[in-house]
Amino acid sequence: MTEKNLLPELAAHLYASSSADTGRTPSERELAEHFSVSRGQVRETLAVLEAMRIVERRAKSGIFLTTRTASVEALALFAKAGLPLDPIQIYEAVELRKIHEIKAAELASLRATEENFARLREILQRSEQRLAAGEPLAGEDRDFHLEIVRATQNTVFYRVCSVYYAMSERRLPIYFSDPERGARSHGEHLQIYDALQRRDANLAQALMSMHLQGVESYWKGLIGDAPGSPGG
Amino acid sequence: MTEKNLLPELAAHLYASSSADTGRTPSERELAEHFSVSRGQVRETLAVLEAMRIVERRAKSGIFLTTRTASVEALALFAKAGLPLDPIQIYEAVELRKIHEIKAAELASLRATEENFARLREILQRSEQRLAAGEPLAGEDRDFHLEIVRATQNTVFYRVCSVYYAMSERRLPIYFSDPERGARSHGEHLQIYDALQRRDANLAQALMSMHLQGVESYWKGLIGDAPGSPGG
DNA sequence: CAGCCCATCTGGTCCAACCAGATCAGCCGA
DNA sequence: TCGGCTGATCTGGTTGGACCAGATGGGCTG
Repeated sequence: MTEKNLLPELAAHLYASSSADTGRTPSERELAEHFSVSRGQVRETLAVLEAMRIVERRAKSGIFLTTRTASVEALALFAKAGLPLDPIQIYEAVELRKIHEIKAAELASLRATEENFARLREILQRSEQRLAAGEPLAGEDRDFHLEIVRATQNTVFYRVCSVYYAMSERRLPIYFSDPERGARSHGEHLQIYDALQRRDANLAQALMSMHLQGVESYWKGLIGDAPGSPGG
Repeated sequence: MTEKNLLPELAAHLYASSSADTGRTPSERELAEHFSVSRGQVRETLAVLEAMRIVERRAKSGIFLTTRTASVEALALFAKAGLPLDPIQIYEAVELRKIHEIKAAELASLRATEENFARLREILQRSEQRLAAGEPLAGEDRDFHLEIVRATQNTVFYRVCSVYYAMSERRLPIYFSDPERGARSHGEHLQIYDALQRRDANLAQALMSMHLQGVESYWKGLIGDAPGSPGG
């Protein structure tokens, strides 16, 4: 059956079957039986979930959820498992994405190699074909944005950013189901590409900022307004 | 013996005993024997290392290092284990830290609560006492910077940033062993605090930028110059 | 010298125990 | 009736052994 990736399923199950007040989850033995796997298998997965700060294992006591302090990787995992994400954490992650990618646009305009540009062109062509065929965009949006981060030549940066996309992947089909939205997004991508190629850091930055503003308002519309910015 | 945290030690050992060309590490059974623990124990740890992208486990073949794509968490772990970090990755992480914290200063100036300010004051007082006593700064610098990130009220942001400090912690004593450096750093912290309290986003940003410039040059001096920014 | 084949090694998985501390229901005494 | 003690039970932590199937590599064969 679940020959692979116990992790998302286990995470989902923990979330669903934990005690509402204490956050206590079923025991390792129960989980093993529920998924028809060995206890060792469960423990291995729990070790990862603990490293991700999703779960806390207390010796001789139990396993407890610690979702409030979940890491970015954890958020991505939640999204994969189809878990009900905390709206506030989604908003926070979107804000962080904005911080990252505006700066990424600036750095990319200074550092992008011909290799990066070639990949960007290839992605833009794929987008164009899809739009021409009347199909919605799929991974092209993610690819475009991640390629820009990669163009900063900062691999640590790249890895941190990748996780946001795993997170929002499930919702992208909804976002791009509106063809007009897809076309506008593609147009903005083209402008950004031009700015990068002209090595115009300020323009690239500004365009990316505007582009992401649209994404942010979309998310805000879905999940409500920003968290407690002290009135003013 | 190693009753706790096999992880850093195992990571260090993998790094030290892996094949230089293929990156292949000793087998699970060998590792278990080397650390005098069970194979299950080793597997649990390897699962975490794999989730961190430090290691790749290939069924029926072996375990291989994948350090080049290590995540931020992985870097922090490496630092804890005293591993020889890839200088380029250190530089990349420092650059990312700069990206984060300058923006954090701006957001914090807009969103910091009285609670945040109180904690910052407390941290500054501690710093002052240490300096007055002629002691070098210890965790105060980290606390100050992290508190500012926390003041953005973005918990995802906060978690991402925390790992940088775990990373540089081992080197801070060196950095602050120079009393003049500690005093100057503390002075800059005071200025930043004032800017935050006056809710002056531009000033806070600028001061933080200058402050981190010093840190960056220090690191650059230690590890060499920036990576391949295409000439110009 | 090239190519095939089998012993060996490896990760993947499972099972059956044992340990010691946390937990808590139930008993005992006040 | 209620508070405090206690012992059975449950839990995570850890170990050892076992089996599987595929990857690997060295030696044999042609």
